[in-house]
Order: sequence, then C-alpha cells, then structure tokens
Amino acid sequence: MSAALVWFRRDLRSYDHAALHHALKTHRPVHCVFVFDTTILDPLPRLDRRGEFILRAVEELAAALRAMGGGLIVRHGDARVEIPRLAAELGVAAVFANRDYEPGAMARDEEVERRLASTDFREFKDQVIFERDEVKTQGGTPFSVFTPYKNAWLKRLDPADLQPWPVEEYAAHFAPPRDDAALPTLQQLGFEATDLAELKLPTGMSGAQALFRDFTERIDDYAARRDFPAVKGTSYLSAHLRFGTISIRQLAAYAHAQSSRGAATWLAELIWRDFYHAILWHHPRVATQCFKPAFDALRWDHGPELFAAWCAGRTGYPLVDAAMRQLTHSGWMHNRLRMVTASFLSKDLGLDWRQGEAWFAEKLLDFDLAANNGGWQWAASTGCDAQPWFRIFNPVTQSEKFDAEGCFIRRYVPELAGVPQKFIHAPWTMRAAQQTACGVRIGHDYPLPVVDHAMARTRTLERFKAVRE
DNA sequence: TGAAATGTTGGGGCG
DNA sequence: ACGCCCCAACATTTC
Repeated sequence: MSAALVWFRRDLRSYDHAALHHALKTHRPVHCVFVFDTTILDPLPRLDRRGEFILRAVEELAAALRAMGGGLIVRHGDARVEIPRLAAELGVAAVFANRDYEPGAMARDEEVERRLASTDFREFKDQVIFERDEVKTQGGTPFSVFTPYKNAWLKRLDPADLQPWPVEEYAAHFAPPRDDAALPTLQQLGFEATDLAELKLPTGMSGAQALFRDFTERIDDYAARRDFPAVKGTSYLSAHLRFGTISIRQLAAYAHAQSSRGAATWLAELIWRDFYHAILWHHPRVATQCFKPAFDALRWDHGPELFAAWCAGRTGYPLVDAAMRQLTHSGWMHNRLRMVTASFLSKDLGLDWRQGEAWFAEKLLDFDLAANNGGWQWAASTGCDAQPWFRIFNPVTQSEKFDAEGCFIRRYVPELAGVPQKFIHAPWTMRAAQQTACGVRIGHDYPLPVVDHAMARTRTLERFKAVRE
C-alpha cells in the first residue's frame, strides 16, 4: 500500500468523511493536512470571527485525529504551493480531498492538480447529498425551479446516499503525528481576538453535535416556529455546515427518518442547500451576474449613504435595523430577516443586490457563496426560481407578522425599548408627545425612515417593468 | 417563503 | 316591509 495525503478544507471533522474514508481504505500511511490559506484569509478583516472559528475547529480536528493515532499537519500559505510541496516531501501517491463547487475553489483545485503532476488528485462528494448534475430533469437538463428539484431529489434518494463514510475502523492506516503539527496562533494568522467566546457559539465538532442534539428536541416544531426571530426555532447549525464540523449526511438522515412536518420542512431547507450548490456548479456566472440575463439590464440606484444606513442598521425601519444589527453583533442573521433585509436593500433602497451580497459575505460566519448568492438573487427577483419581481415585502407588515410584540426589535434596537407595541413597527407615526412619553425622539435618537415604502415600491415596479422579458 | 388594489357579499342602521 | 347606504370581511386580481 502506498502513502496518501488527505487535504481538509471545508470538512473539518474526523468522522463520516468521504475523502478520509477512501484514503484510509486504499492507502497506508495516510497523512492529513490543513492549510490556513493566505489567499483566502489575508483579504478578510482583521476582526473577522471566521479566523477563530476555523482555528477552534482545526484544533479539535487535530486532537481527534491524534486520538485515533494520526495527526494533522498544518501549513500557513498558498494552498496551490503548499499542497504540491507537501505531497512531494511526503512522497505520497495521491492527494485526497472533498469536492468544492465554488468557481474560485475549483480553479484552485485544478491548479493544485496540475502542480501535483504524477501524483493523483482524487476528489469526492462530501459536502452535499446530491452534487453537480446528479439530480436532473427527465430531459437530462438541470433544474432551475426548486419544487420539481426537491421532488426529484426525494425520489432519487436511497438510504445509501445518507450512509456515513466510516473512518475509525481504518485508524491503523493513519501516519503517526509529525513534529510540524503545531497550530499557529490567531495572531500569527493575522487576526485579532474577537468576541467569539462571548457569543457562546459552540465551536468544532463537539459544539456542532451539542447544537444538533439541542435541535433534535425542537425539530418537530421547526415548521411552526422557524419564522419568528425572537423565538428559538431554527437549528443554528449553518456555520457548522459551512465548515463541515457536522456532516450533511448525519443531518439529512436524521430529518428524513422523522415523520413530523417540522422535520420535513427542515429537510427541504437542506435540499435548498443542495439546489443552490448545483445551480452554482452549472452556472458559475451567477457569482457575478443575474441568473436571468435580462435582469442584468436593471438600472440600480447609486446610494452610498443609503447603503451605509442599511449596513449600520439605521434605516428607520425597526425590524430591518434590528436584523442588520444582529448580523454585525453576532455574525448571524435569522433566515426570515435575511429575506426582509435583502428585499429592503433591493426593492426599497433600489440598490444592486451584489452590494448586499458582499456585506453578508463579509459579516456572516456561515457565509457560503452558493447559498448566499442564491438567497440574494431570490430576494432581488433576478435568480432561478426567484420570487416574482412584483412581490415586494412591506417591512412594516413583515414586522407585525413575525415580531408582533416587538421582542426582537427591542433586543437589538435599544433606542426603541420603551416604545409601546402599537408603534414599535412604525415608530415615526407617534406624535411628539407620545415619543417623549416613551423616551425616544424619532429623527434624533432613532432615524426617520430613509425611504417611503409606498413610493419605493412604485419605483421598483417601474424599474423592473423597464426590463421585463 | 406578499402586498395592494379591486371586487363581492352580507349584516345592520336608517328613513 | 323595503330599499338604500355603509363598511367590515372575505375573495380575487393585479403588480
């Protein structure tokens, strides 16, 4: 048996791991490596929480591999250079990795494969249940509408698709730990300490499992509770799915085995994730352009001050502002609010969805290009199976429906803490005396609405009418 | 995974 | 008793 190298990327776990399983099964000894990739990390802000989240996950991964008799080699540099160099140094016959579907990652992997020369580069499906063109229409074309995709996905699903890829039983094939496995510090990676610990977001595989265990107690209520940001209704697993500290097969298998409406609804969300990954793989152009080319002609407004107000959570619409502050404060935003704020940016402020997409990409701990892009194009009505362009969220109505008592608003917009429920969704409708009574001056302590929704709606309808068909 | 505009219906007040 | 109006409640259509 020849030696192999398993390259960890967005699959930071030591169980149910396709590349690790296949490497261990067919090679010996098997080395493991993680590269803190400077081409990815260096452009991030110094206070980005992802540096620490990844470091914590890699620490736990290294410990778990050591516990099985292996180890994790760690490099800090350009993966396109580090991986071929390490493969040559170790004299491995093959490099194993789990497939990544982002255009940039695919280009990187192709470059690595070229530089590996005679060393095999083997990639595996791991981060989704069905990848690329595995789910297609009867005519063999890719789906561009979710519901038929989901139906075909469910029909195609076989228990084998949800089986874990075992690791531990092949532990004897691990190469023993080397002496160059020391982890860099956060500072050496170029990041400053963040508030990740204060946020109490569980990290690593163990943190992911703890979150999942907690969610299994609530999954049956998911359908009924998921839309209310003040309620603990969602799984809070998104960042862990992003970095692979939990296995998609473990989650999908659990959800599929349940019979509740909540579990079925949550499984549909996991299928959305597969769907958007397939869309990005089939249509890499969506990363920078509208899925529907006709909408590339949309003339978005130029409004740097409006964009700044949106980012800062100072638009004057309480639910939008609470959501934007939740994002900055915690690196996460409730999914209902991702729709509300995305709709507000593109339909109320009239700004290019790519501006909002970029802000989310910078701020979200769970940022994933495929899902983020898909969600933004859905909200902006430029995407596949997007919401119709004339379907425009009313930020006040959404607030009344999904944060009726204003609990969520008051949590993130303390200026409005004293505003009575009757006015919490539209505080500018209070008379001066009422504002004084509840301790806030609208336009002074908290902004007046930066746009009028009714007028903005009319403008958006005109904007889209100009380019429809 | 909307909301607004418009249309319809039916109960109650009233002359 | 009856027609008329008002308007809430619901349904449909339009964007």
